[in-house]
Parts: sequence; C-alpha cells; structure tokens
Amino acid sequence: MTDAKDNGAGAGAEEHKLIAERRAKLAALREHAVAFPNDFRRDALAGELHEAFGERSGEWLDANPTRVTVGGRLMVKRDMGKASFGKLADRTGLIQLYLQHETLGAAYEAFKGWDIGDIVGAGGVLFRTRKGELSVRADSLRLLVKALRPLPDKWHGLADTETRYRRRYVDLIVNEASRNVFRTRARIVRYLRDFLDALDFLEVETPMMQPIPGGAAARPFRTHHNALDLDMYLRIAPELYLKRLIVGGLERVYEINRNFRNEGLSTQHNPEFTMLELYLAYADYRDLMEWIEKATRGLAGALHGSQRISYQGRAYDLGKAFRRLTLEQALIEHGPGIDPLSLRDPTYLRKRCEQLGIKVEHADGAGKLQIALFEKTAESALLDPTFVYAYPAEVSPLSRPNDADPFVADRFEFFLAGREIANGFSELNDPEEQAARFRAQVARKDKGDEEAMFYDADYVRALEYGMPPAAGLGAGIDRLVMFFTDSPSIRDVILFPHMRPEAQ
RNA sequence: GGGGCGUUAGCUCAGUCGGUAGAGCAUCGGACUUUUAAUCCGCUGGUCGACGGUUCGAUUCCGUCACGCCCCA
Repeated sequence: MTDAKDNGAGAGAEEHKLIAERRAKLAALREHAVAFPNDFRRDALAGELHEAFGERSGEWLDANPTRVTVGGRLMVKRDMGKASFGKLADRTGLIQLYLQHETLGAAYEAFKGWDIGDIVGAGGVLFRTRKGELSVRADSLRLLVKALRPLPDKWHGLADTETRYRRRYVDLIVNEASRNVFRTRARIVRYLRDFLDALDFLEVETPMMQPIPGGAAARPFRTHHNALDLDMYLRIAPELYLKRLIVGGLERVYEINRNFRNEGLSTQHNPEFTMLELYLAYADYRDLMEWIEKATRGLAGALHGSQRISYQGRAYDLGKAFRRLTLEQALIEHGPGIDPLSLRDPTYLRKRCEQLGIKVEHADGAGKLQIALFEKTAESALLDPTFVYAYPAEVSPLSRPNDADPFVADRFEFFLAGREIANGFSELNDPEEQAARFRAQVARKDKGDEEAMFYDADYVRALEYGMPPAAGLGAGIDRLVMFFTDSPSIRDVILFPHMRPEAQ
C-alpha cells in the first residue's frame, strides 16, 4: 500500500480532499459544540423496531403514536431540498429516518451538511412511508461523531480482499456478509461450549506461554520472560497441560483457545488459530468419533436448520453416516496401482513417494512415509465427512498403540471438504512408553527435525502418578467456521488475519 | 521457496497494439417536502503500486522490488 492508496494524513503529507473537507466540518463543529458528545442514549434498536412494528399498518402507527430514540451510523442519505431520508445502522440492522425542514428547522439544514459514515442520534415517532417502509419522523437530531474518512461505494461495498483484512472495521461497517460470518463464528463456539457443558465437561485455561512447547509436531514461536530471564514458547497445543488435569482427577476438561505455529500462511493456515481441545477419562477414540458426528450434525441443525450444507458450490449431506476407513484403506483407494501388500515396506513407500515428487528424509520410517503419501494423494479427495483411523504409531507419539496391531495407534483424523478438521486418539498413559517416545522425538530433533517434540519430564512425572484411561481430541474451530459460513479462506473467518505490514 | 495473476480517482471497474487516462457511485455547487442504488443540471478529483531500463516519448514494453490473491513445495 502506498501513501496515495492510504488516502490519509501521513506526517506532513497533503491530506486527501475528501478528508480535508470533513476535517473542516469537524473544526467548524468544535467552535460551537462538544464535537464528540457522550450524553446521547438510545431507547430502541432497528431490529427491535422492525420486529415489533414490521407488521403494523401506517394507519395503526398513526393512531398509536410511538416515540423512539435511535442512533447509529448514517449509511444512506437522500436529500430532496426541504426533506431528506437517511438510514441509520446499529448492531441489529437499519432504520430509516424521515427528516423535514418544517419540523427540524436549523437542525435539518445542518443535517444536509453531514456525511455518510457520520454517527447520528435521532428521536421521533414511527410511521410508514408511502412506499411502505417503517421509518422515524425525526423531531430531534444530533451529530454524535463526525467521520473524517469516507466509506466505500454504497452499492459495491468493499471488495478488495487486502483492504478488507487490513481494515476489518471498514469491512464490518459496509459488508453485512462479513458481520454475519463473525456472528456465526460466535454461535459455533457457543454451541460447542453448551454441548460440552451439558456433558459435565469443565472449561479450563492452560498456559499459552510454555517453557517446553508440546502436544503437536510444529515449529513454535519464541519469546522471553524478563523477570524470570526465561526463554519461553507460545504454545503449539494445550494437550500436555490438559492431560495433567486428567491426572489431577478433573476427568472431563476442554479448552477453546489459540495455538501458535511458526509456519507458512495459506487459505487454511494462520499463524495463530483457534482449537477446541477436550479430554475425557474412561473413553477411547471411537467415543470421540461419535462425539464429532453428533456435534457436527447438531451445528448444522442449529445454524442452518438442515443437514444439507452447500460449501463452495458443492452439496454436503451431514445427515448420512460419516464414512470410516483406515489410513491404509485410504492409501489404496486414492493410490492407483499401489501394492496393498507393501504398505508397510519403507523401501517400497519411499520409492512411491519419490515417484510422486514427495520429499522424504532417510530417517523416515514406514509410518511417516504413509502419512506423506496420504496427504499427497488422499486428503484433498475426502470431501464428504470422513474419519480416517488407524494412524501409524510412528507419527503419533502421544497416542495409545493399538492392542492387536502395534504398528498403528488408536488415532483418527476427521476430514471435511478435503481438509483436516479434527485429530483425536486414545491417550498414551503408560509413563515408561511415553518417556521412550519422547527420547525418540529428541533423537529426531537432534537430527534436524524442527517439528520433533521436546522431552517433557514433568509430563512423564504426571503420568507416573497414574492417568486414567482417556481419549482426547483437537478440533480446528477456524476450519469448522469456514465450512459453515461457506468461506473459501481462513482469513475470512479470522477478524484480524496476520499479514505483512503495509509498505511505507 | 517456485509458478501464475493482480495493483488505474475515496470505492467498484473500463482503457491505452507506446503519444501523460475514462465511467458509475461518493465529494463539491445548484434544483427538488414520502425516497429505496432517489432523480435532474453543472463541476471537481489521478505520481495509472515503487524504482530503474529501452524509447523522441512509458500508465502501456523490459527488469528489479513492494503488497495482495491463487496454485505448488
């Protein structure tokens, strides 16, 4: 963004004409009034008025005079000489004002100089216009805030994605669709909290700053605590803390909060993102799959009143049973020509990865190679809701190994619209096995794997006190919101997505 | 990190096979007392993302950079 595009008052820069005009109006206002008053109060909201009086006829409104005081941002302004229409936007919607010189006098003449974007308060009686719109016939009028910057085009709104993300406040002012995305986001989070609270889960908060980042394979952000002179990390997952709480006997806990991963940005990745993590004792990964299926359907019903959802032009029916298949089945299904009998042969898998142009490390075992293949060939094809289970134990250092087949862990991931939405597993609660797995992770880290885990001695110590058999789940809230709001990019569902700073 | 695309008025967008640019809305001035993207008349408004190169001349062609979007890693 250049100064020209910024249309603003850079230090010493010539101010844009549109802003200069408005600033002059503000200066004039300051000379005879408090320019930014805060003694105005509303007694009605636009949405409430339409709700309460939307069905009333003009005759009824005239026979039952209802006086209201409304306030909001002026979004529409139509002057016709001695009368004007304006529309105020508050958090519930728009309400029209009818303003006449005859009733308002000098205040009306002042109004003609106000601008779209200004914040206005008005009082008057409800009536219905000739064309039938519920309106307030204003008998009092105040300018509450003079807006110095003009709003985008009233018809086309603000379309430029960069500006929408960088100046979310403008996006929210002019784009109702954007406001609705964030309302839906709040409803989704509320639904999940209610769902879990009803199951006697306890909502908790665990450290976002951690001396040992754990619970996931990812590169962390570093920071420093001055008083303790301690290097710390922004958490990549709350998992190890939440499981300490399972050790502590809380038995059912969840946390909805931010994780931070020092990785690239994309339509599906923001460096900080919101996860729901939950853990419950005396349950296994299959219970979690049930939970996800139920919660996903419940969300669809609560948000859309239907199990049929359209996402980016494709129809999804969440009412049908979610598909379940093993990771190896998925590899076979989406890997034409793959040899089903060699799926655990590292040499074979490595060759196949190389054929597909997947970069692999010499240290990678069959499990890691399977995952690489899966992500390349299968993941994006898993459109309808699908559970892929029996993940390789090699890539699941916190999961319980399967009793019958120790090559795999009792772990699954949930896919929807070709994206990983959730990851869950039966928890590894054998402290000696966990210690060994941490040691293996440290060995990988020493060989340069920046995503390998640290050894967390206190977590092992916690397990040594005994953690009940348990299952745990992490679900990406942002991606869930993308799906239910038909948003193509994660940036559309995060109020302030991270971007490079604007150029000077 | 690689590839593709984009960046023109406050906003949404045209356009220039190289001769310093237009529209709609907004702004500004005028008319208009029930509008619905109000209407009508008139006028403003641009370092065509930045820097460099080629050229008599670059917003246009070439290169570098910045920011964004998409795809890939």
